[in-house]
Amino acid sequence: MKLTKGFWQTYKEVPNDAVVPSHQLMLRAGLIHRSATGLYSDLPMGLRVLQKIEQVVRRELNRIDCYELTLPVVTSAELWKQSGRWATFGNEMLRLTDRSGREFCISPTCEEPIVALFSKTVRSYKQLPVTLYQIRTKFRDEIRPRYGVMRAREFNMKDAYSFHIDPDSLRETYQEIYQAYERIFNSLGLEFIVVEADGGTMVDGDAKTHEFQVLANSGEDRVIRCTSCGYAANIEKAKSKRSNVEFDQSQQELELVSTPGRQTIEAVGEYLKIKPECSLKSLLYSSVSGTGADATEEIALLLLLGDDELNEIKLKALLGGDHIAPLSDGAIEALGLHKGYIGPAQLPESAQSRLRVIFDIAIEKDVSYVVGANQVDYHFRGYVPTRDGEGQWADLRLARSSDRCDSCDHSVEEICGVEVGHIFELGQKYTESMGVTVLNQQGKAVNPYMGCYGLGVGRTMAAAIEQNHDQHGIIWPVEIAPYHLYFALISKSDEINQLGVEIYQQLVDAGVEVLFDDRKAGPGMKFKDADLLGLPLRLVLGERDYKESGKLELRQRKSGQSLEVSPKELLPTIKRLLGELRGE
RNA sequence: CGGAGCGUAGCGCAGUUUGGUAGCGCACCUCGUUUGGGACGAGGGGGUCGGAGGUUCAAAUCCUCUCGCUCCGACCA
Repeated sequence: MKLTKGFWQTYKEVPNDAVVPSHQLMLRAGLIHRSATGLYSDLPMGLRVLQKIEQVVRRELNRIDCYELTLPVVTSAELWKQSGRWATFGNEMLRLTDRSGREFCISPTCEEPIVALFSKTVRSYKQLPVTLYQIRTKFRDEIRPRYGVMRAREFNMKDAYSFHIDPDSLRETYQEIYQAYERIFNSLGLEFIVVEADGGTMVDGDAKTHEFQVLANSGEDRVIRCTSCGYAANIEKAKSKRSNVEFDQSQQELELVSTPGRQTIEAVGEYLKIKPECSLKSLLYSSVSGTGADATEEIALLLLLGDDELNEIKLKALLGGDHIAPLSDGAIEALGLHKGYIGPAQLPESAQSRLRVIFDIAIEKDVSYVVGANQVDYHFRGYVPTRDGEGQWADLRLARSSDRCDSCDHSVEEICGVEVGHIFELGQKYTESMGVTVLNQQGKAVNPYMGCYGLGVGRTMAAAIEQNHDQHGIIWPVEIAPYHLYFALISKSDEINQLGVEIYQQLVDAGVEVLFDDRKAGPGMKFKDADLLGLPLRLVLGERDYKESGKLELRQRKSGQSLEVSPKELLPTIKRLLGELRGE
């Protein structure tokens, strides 16, 4: 491509609404354009990157017998009502009504449409297993879109769905896709880890899911990883043990102590001169199931060590409701409890009968803690869970970087990642709710098993930039660079200009993807643009040097290494360097 | 949805406190000189100051409402 005929504009200044490097660089390098919050145009230069990512995805999926198709972007409410997700998806789903009042949504994901399609076309186990995928626009009306295309509302996702007659077949395909994802992200030159994750509203209960996390400081996801055995999980899901702490082993009587105005763990700890982990944090959460008149509410009193935090994802999984939220101040008072002084001991009648009490398993059962006394300005000292309390025990706490691995006892670390892929063993959730069956070998109708496998194309581009840039700009891995070579022409002589055009044409004919900077601009500007855009190689034909030595300069963006090359050696040298950069 | 902040030319910003003919840098256009790390000179185009209403002789500036955007939080495959 010749820049004199191109549609490409770069920017010297950082737009003030971009905070992470990938977003800033994508805007500055003219890859994307913001249209509205969470809505972006992919400009020609950016689109080439996205298409290259898609190419790699297609190559690896086709290789394991996945078939590409497209489903409609706008889908009927009927489908979503069948599975129940018309209600549970909530405001994240962008809904529309057509001229005759029928309801639709812009698909946030496509389990329902694919299941509907499947049910109309597959009758027999002989047609299974099968894996179908598409790469299409999805829309999720995120409460807070941010970081450019990293968390956009409209985005392009590769979503694959597999169907199976039994769980073994599902596991087999899941494994194949898992490996294909590893090949995809390796091909793209990304450093990533695979972690255990929570399935959210996608799955029922404790179904198996894995996330592919590209390591990046600006990643929104927090991952807990064992430094020894390799265990890694999203913090939402992570199980880990606390490092040893010194508890108060004395088991005195339960003693009411005055703590005037002390409402926080910190304030109480300071006042009574105890460490935060020697008190118990009492949280009240409401879990609601169903909607409208059918809604049922359960209220839970959660006890955690004073310096631990609640993992709401774990809590939600435990309570099983559709929606959980901290109890409002008003609702707390209505139970006869007082914020800042809530505790598990001597609960008022009004609360006792309504509360489900749950202790976090990190709490030692036979040591003494300070807890709220359910009276304003008082706490209890000497609360011993097994002696004074009654309730369920469960894993509720949020893992921390100071923890130890649950299985091998080594220390864990917390790292940040960008979730570029997420794969799920869905099981029969959708085929059951939507009443889909196939005939098995015995001629009996059974609900097939499903898996689904997402991969964010735009997010992968952003993650690649997060991981590959420096102060001057992007440094594209060869596989996804919009072009291979930035060819800057620095000359005002017709003869050299003509030579530049010829070299450009030869390279293009030989299959090199060349961005030819034939603009009438100074060398400084061309070099700055080349660094900003970050193509793997930069070729310079300069009048001064060429007339002197008959050579061009070929420079690698990543290493900064450069070579003097004659026109004759050019093509083989470029091919060799690109091969090296690909790791061949 | 709660908290904070911002809307002035394509981008980055000043001007708003104290009302008085809308500015600067970059980018863009023309001519000339330049050509190895964002060149220089001269000339030029572009904004009903987010929108509506109000106060005033006079509003980017003061008041009311409204829309949009960003950040933090809550929420959320």
